[in-house]
Amino acid sequence: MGAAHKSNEIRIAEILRRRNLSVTDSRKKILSIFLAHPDALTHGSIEKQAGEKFDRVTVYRTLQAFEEKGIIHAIPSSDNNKRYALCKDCDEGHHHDEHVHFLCSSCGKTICLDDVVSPSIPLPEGYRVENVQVLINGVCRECKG
Amino acid sequence: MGAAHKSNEIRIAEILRRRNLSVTDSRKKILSIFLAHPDALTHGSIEKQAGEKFDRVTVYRTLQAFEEKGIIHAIPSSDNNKRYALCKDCDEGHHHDEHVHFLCSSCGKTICLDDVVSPSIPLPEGYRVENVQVLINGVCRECKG
DNA sequence: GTAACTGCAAAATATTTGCATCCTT
DNA sequence: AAGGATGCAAATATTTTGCAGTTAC
Repeated sequence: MGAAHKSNEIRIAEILRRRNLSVTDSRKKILSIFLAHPDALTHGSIEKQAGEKFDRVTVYRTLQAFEEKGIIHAIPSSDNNKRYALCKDCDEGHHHDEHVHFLCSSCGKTICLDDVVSPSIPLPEGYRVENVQVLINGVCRECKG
Repeated sequence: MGAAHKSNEIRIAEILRRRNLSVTDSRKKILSIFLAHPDALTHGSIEKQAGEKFDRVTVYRTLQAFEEKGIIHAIPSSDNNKRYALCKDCDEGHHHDEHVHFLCSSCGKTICLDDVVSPSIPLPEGYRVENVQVLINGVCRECKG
């Protein structure tokens, strides 16, 4: 086991412990999948990558726990396919998801642009704005070449 | 049958014919539900409002046809619940859905703010932007009072 | 040891498909 | 009359729930 791998193990355990989640095989595995993928993942793609090793129900419960504890956040989309991505600075019960999400029409990946914050948008009188999420469709850097 | 009702009937038939959809009971009913509701609707709420009169499968196929023909558009959300709203100026195969959508955390309604257009957002070099969708969470006018 | 987590079975829900019949044009 | 739309039945797929056994702490 190389040093890089070991430090990743430690990092994963820390993320879980900080949220009061016990460190189990399935959680380590699913979290490592997120850490290895910069793009957003669906339940289906996680189940596939995790292999036969984990029960489908465990994947559902793990994603739910991760979302509640602020490890991942759900990303808006127009289909019925819930996507999740790693949170940068989320806490339990509080998601900092006000950055832009980019959906590439070529490769189909959804990417968090953590550094691009949502703009403030002037609404008509009478609305209280709590959170602005932006979903941009287009062609990503890799696909545009 | 009053004049208002009659003109609505005519309006509905025109919308369907313009898209080369034959004018059937289920399509008239579902389209009338959309016309009567300013907020976005899920498959479930449409099925409920249509009553026992129509088969569940017909509702699926009707919504799919409406979306393809540009009568309604799907609205992004973070749950797994597809929402649809009437298009203002959509054509077959081309949705003008670049306006802001507002999700009220109090009443749960999703509202199209047709007059609030999506801002242009500067992205890092290398992305091609085709479409910007904005989803705002907050409290709507009715709930804020 | 105890509380939390997992896997299995099964239920509940949601969505899709094929086909015979009916309706719109 | 012909093609498209619907309803029904059934196949798939997705998500949730309960519970008994297992694991982390």
